[in-house]
Amino acid sequence: MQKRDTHHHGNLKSELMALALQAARAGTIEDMSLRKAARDLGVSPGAIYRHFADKDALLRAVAQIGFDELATAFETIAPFDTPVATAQQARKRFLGLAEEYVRFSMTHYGLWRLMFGPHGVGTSTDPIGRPSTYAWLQRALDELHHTGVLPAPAGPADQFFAWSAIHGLADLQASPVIRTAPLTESVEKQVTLILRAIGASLP
Amino acid sequence: MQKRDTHHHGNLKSELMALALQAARAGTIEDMSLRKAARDLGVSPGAIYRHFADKDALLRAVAQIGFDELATAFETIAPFDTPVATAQQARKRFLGLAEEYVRFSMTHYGLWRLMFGPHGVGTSTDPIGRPSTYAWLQRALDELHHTGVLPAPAGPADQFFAWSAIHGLADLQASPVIRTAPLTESVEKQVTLILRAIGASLP
DNA sequence: GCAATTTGTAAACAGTGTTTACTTTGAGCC
DNA sequence: GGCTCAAAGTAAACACTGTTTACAAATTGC
Repeated sequence: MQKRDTHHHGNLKSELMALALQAARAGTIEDMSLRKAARDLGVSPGAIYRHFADKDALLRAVAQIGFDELATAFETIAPFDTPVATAQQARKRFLGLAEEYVRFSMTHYGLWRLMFGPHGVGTSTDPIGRPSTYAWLQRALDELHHTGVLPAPAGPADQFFAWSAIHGLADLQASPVIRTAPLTESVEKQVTLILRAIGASLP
Repeated sequence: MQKRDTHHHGNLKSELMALALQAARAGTIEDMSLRKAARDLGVSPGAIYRHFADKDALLRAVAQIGFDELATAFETIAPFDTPVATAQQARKRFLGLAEEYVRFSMTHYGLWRLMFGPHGVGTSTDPIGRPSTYAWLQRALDELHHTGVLPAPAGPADQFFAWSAIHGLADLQASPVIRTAPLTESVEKQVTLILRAIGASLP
């Protein structure tokens, strides 16, 4: 993989993060060692410390990328700037976001744990600490209201309820505690129940 | 702390688990080292391997204890064998269980992560992998039905929905992503919405 | 083209999980 | 009580790890 025969590597930082991200996706991030990463990239162990203060800093950066990736996935499912018109479309979007959230936790389990673990965005870039993915949920709920599925706009409590219900599903499905995964089927039921909880008129 | 001046320690296994459990409660379990634990207990590093195959085995055992502790807490809140008669009592029990679940995740964060992480009860003692704490939730929902709060008995989908909604709340509250914790207040709202979702007649 | 800064190296330090060979201890049995 | 024997400890080594330090090479800006 290494192509540099000169002293300098050039773009160590990005390649290091790519490697860590790959490990995080595979779920082996906790076992990843800086020395092995340096070895794989054909670089000495100390070189890493020119780009990250310590291992935790690397993990924090990777967790941040995880949120970015999730946001990107959301964007392709439900483009933020192109609103939706019909009730059915709004429902489909909301379901799609929930499905993607669960799929993300199951397919990128290690990264998922990193994102919501101690290396999450505690005091990172975002001062509030609230990842921007939350904005998509708010938007989807707004659309459900504007298309008449929800008789009243979803307040903060409703938003948080919806988020944590989907989050709990995602976390339990990905966890080894629950391995019998009905996948999309259970997501659909879950979403139906969420909408009923916050007062939706069901089809 | 060590009181044995003889060669044998006697009850190393239990003291080791107690130490690990203490670290897990404090959230420093991932940083815990076997060597330091051995040092604290006045024992050589190798001695641990007479009681646990490796570090992961220790962590698995600690995670199992976590579930036991949660079950114990549930038992004091809602004794399994003494059913409840009135709708108000049933509602109070359900709310109490939910609150305890969230409190557990927030006060024993490290242990919580261990329990639902890779060291959870995947292929551990319980063949199904379903911790017995799930039984309390089922029981509480049954009581809600028998006392008339729920018009119909809660099916598996409803049970799982209730669990994951509470689980998501617990996980998000404990996570560094969300640090603004309204605590019991939000639990009450959450429970109300859960009950509404599965068809409860609200007071 | 030269100075200064960035980015790498090499070697060391302290600490880790784990294995191996060996010793001590306690329990069970005639 | 002595004898055996398995259980439960030790000591030393192995192969790692994250991190720091002093130094060297490459890149950049003037």
